[in-house]
Amino acid sequence: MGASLTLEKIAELAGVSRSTVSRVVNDHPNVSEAVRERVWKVVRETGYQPHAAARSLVTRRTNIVGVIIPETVTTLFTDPFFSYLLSGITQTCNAQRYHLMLSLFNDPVAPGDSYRRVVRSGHLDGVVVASARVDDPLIPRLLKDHVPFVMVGRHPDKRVSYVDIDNVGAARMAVEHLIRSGHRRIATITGPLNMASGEDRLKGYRQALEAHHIPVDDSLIVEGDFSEASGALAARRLLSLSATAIFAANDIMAVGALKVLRDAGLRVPQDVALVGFDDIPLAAALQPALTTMRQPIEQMGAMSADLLLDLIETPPDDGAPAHKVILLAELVVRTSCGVLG
Amino acid sequence: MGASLTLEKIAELAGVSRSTVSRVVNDHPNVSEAVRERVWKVVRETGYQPHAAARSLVTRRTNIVGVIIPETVTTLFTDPFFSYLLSGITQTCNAQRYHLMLSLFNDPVAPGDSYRRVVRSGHLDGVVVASARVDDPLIPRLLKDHVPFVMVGRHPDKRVSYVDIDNVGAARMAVEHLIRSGHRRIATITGPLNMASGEDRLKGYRQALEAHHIPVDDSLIVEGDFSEASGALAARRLLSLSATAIFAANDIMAVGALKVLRDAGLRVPQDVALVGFDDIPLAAALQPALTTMRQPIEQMGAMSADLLLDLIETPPDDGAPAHKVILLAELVVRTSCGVLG
DNA sequence: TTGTAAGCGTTATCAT
DNA sequence: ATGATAACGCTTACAA
Repeated sequence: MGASLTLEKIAELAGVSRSTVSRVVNDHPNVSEAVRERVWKVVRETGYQPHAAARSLVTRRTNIVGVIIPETVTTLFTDPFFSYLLSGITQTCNAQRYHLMLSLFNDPVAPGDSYRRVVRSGHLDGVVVASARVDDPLIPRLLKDHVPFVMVGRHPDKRVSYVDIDNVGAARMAVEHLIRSGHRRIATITGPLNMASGEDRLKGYRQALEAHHIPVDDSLIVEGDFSEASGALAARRLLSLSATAIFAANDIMAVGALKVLRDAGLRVPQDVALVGFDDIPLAAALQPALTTMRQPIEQMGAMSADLLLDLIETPPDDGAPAHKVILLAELVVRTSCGVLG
Repeated sequence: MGASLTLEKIAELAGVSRSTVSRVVNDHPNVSEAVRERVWKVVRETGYQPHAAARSLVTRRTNIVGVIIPETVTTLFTDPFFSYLLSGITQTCNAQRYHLMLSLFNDPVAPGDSYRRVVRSGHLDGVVVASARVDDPLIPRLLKDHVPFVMVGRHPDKRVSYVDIDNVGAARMAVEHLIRSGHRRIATITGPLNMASGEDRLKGYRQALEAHHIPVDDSLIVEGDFSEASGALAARRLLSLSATAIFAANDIMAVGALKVLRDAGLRVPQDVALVGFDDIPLAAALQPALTTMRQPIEQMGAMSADLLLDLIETPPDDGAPAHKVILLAELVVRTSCGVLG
């Protein structure tokens, strides 16, 4: 498969040694102009391409970065969040000639198996980790093995670099919007509370209520897992509690909730106002259109890859502080919150 | 980065030779039970993992398959089609312990550059090609280099294996549904006509009309490129032609068309009926809910990966026929076609 | 059953 | 500026 051209062959054709060809191909300075051109010519004419494995065996670099997602396939691809994230990552990688390996870490039977096969085998120069729980064993492993990595979403460990949005502030903004519209009995469907984003958005919810001297009623806080089904389930639980508004920690759960509310004969926003988080394309198409917090997801992806490639190409000193980048989310007011229309 | 354990080290610790360790790790039969266990113990305790590059330098296999998409990032990730496709491919790859490299081939400046870097460098054991034009130079290149590959969507060359749906039949089904509802003046917004899916769906449209003795009016056929913008543009062109129904070759374009129709004061389905293709999640959430042809996209992804891994692991004889798999699409009737409600 | 040794195609060190 | 030559870590005949 493919032309089995080797350095050796090119060297022979160009009448030079392997080393010279290697130097030319790698743009090393110490090659005479004449030889350089002669070699390039042969390379072009033959379509020679260095063998990646041979190369990385000696350089210890692969020019591949991994995108690792510790989730099941289904949840992953259902949520456009990941598409946008991937899009951003891909753009950076393409621009800097890195390849991208997509890995779902989900080994129920032999935990750590994927890690060994994908990371420890030397396949990757670094890793972007998305959507990990704070206690995911992946993080300490990467740290221990000194693998360059960047998380999408914050992590408490001082040593990890990440890109995140101000989830606390964003959630607070969403809930305060509801409060300003006159709501007092506001429920929330949270994300998984062992994920930083889940925790932070709940914190923002609490802060908003407290800032407005509204007592926090724990029965109005229902944990979801970012899936539509969990949003529906949570909404069903909230049905009897006469909340006048619901803040869902992502749009997908808001969709689940919306269906349940509608089926229960409640009108949104007249009977119950609803606010989501993410601003996926579906949000705008929904009836009623979903008010939500827009995250710059694609930018987060691109930026995390930027940080990663930087980490890879200029390894920081041991004590150097990790990078923490916080981007902003914005409130997109549509009809589901009841402020317009 | 990572533990720099080598075969050598393990051999030393286990008191055997490198070859023996290699045999154990690769499950070769000719190893005594005692030695096998002793070696495995050391491997487990040390967390040894063979170096991928070293391994594939000699085996000429990487256990990585590429997903190649000759499109720009934006169009790619906007359309959930690719998410589902990726999902299917990922499932198969995960199950068979293959890794997945995601590559967008989009080199406006130096065509063929990505191909050389990604494919010719020996990075991949095989490739799934999605969303390629029939005349994409990628295909002959893969053929010439004897790279195992499977396309998602048919290709005229006898030698290429593919997974596709019966686009002609599906489009015909969609249009006949409109005809049965009494429509005679039916327009279509096609996909790119240099893609098999675009061509085939147009063919199905024509067949449906002809089967019902409705003359084909070429002014009612507008080419799009599967993007929302192109759908909108096409709809705008159709506005003055008094079509009573539009068949869009994918849902995204249908969404674009819907917005234009609505802005023009036309009601869907009362004034213009609309049918899409794909059944992306948005289709059901739309107002009115979009009637559409549902493709088993995830299954297509899984199946194309299945075929590919098969091709890789048991290379067919030279004259052996390529695999052609055709799956079925189904009509999902919602409100936009005007049959219900 | 186990070990020895020859590569796989590069890069990198050291001479020249 | 160029060329030998020794790794890099593994698999795989071939020997024992």
